[in-house]
Amino acid sequence: MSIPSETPSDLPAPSIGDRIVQAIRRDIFDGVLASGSRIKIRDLAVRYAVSEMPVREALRQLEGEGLLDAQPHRGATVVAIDETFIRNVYEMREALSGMVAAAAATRATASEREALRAAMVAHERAAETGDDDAILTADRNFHAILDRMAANPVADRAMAMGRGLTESLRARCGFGGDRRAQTVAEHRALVAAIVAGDARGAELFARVHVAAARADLLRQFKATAG
Amino acid sequence: MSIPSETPSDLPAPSIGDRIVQAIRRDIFDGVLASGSRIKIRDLAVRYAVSEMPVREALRQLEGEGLLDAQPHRGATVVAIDETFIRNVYEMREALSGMVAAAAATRATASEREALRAAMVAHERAAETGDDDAILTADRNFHAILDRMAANPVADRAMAMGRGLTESLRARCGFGGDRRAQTVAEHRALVAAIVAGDARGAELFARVHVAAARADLLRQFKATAG
DNA sequence: GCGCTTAGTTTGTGATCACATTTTACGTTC
DNA sequence: GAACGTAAAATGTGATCACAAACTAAGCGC
Repeated sequence: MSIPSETPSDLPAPSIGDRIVQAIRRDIFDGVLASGSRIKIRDLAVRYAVSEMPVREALRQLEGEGLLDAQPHRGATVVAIDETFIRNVYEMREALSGMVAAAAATRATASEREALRAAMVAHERAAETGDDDAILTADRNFHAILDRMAANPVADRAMAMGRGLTESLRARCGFGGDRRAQTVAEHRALVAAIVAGDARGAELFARVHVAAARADLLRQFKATAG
Repeated sequence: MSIPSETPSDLPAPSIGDRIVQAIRRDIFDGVLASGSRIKIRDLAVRYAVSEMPVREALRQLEGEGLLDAQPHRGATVVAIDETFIRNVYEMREALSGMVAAAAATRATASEREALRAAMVAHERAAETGDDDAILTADRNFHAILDRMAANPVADRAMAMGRGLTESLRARCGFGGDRRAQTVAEHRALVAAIVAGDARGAELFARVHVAAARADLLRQFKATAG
């Protein structure tokens, strides 16, 4: 009769389809499923050792997310993850991050401000160590809090795919030069503006932050992948 | 052997699933499927006179688009289309429209500029007649050209759902006061900035345009629906 | 030798069946 | 009478089968 001390929202056993969605998404990001390549349902079914049904549903969902291009009776292809695609994703993220930052500066409660600052500090600690995995995790947490402050799940959903993509690219291509230290400085400016309730400044700093990240990642991408 | 004089991209017979996606989406926008209501696969299957299979795929895709909230083994519910949801959609559209306008001002070719101006004039003609359906069609065409100029399909996809929603709401709630004339004036300012290659001005005018549309639509929505 | 046609294969799509989970309703017990 | 537990119905999920459309390649005619 003991009430399980889990997260408040009890999760009702994820279905196989959901698991396949995550698996395919990860394989696309990691390049296991080459960008631009054709996706065959039966192949994926045997690869993930499941029936064709969960794969079909997963493909539909990923098509909705924009990771697959599907045409009736002709199957699906992985979207081309090239320089222009990355640029487009970042262009969108820049606009949305600016909006999120401005909203956060306007709507933030005191406890949220404190949580954001704590996440910023945690990120700085990770940056000092130079452990890229830890940096990525801390950065994800920082921006998750920021997104929550903006209280716009519609925009969150639009940004979700881009976040996953860029995070995976970072893990593969790494950071360039003094990008880690720059990120820390940009976060500080952003948090200062949000804490001060300066929506315009927060938007500006957020956009600068994303633009700088884009420039660095594109440089790393071209240097690594070609 | 006559080559069919169709659109250049030959469309390979849309599947039933695709048709169901459009049908459900329309029914959600039109309120036939009440916002927040539970979706049952079997019900929809009989409603649209198809098997359960296409419905399942359609639900997955609509979940990816953000129109449905799904939980494993508990089915899907229509997202709550209330004031805050509309506000969130418009908040995102404002940011993305600004980005699109800036990109269009930067990248536009001469012929694209001319096409945009022509679409603007067509919209003005429609606005003079006061025929809301014609206005919506002309407005859709105007923004379609604008989106194409920005050449960012990733952002396009993110905006697609919002466009469909607001268009449907417009058809239901109508325009308020002198909103039709205001729209014409805002379009003129936006086009002037784009033609002049003024990215910053284009972004500003686009955001003002969306913000004004949001304010008017929310007023109409509250007056009409509740 | 080149192009079109046509048969064969592959592959996406739709339908039906079987099962697991959830939800609802009823009955029991304190 | 309320709360818990259990049985039954409803419903989402997974698997297999059957069909149709698209791609491939071989065969035929020019």
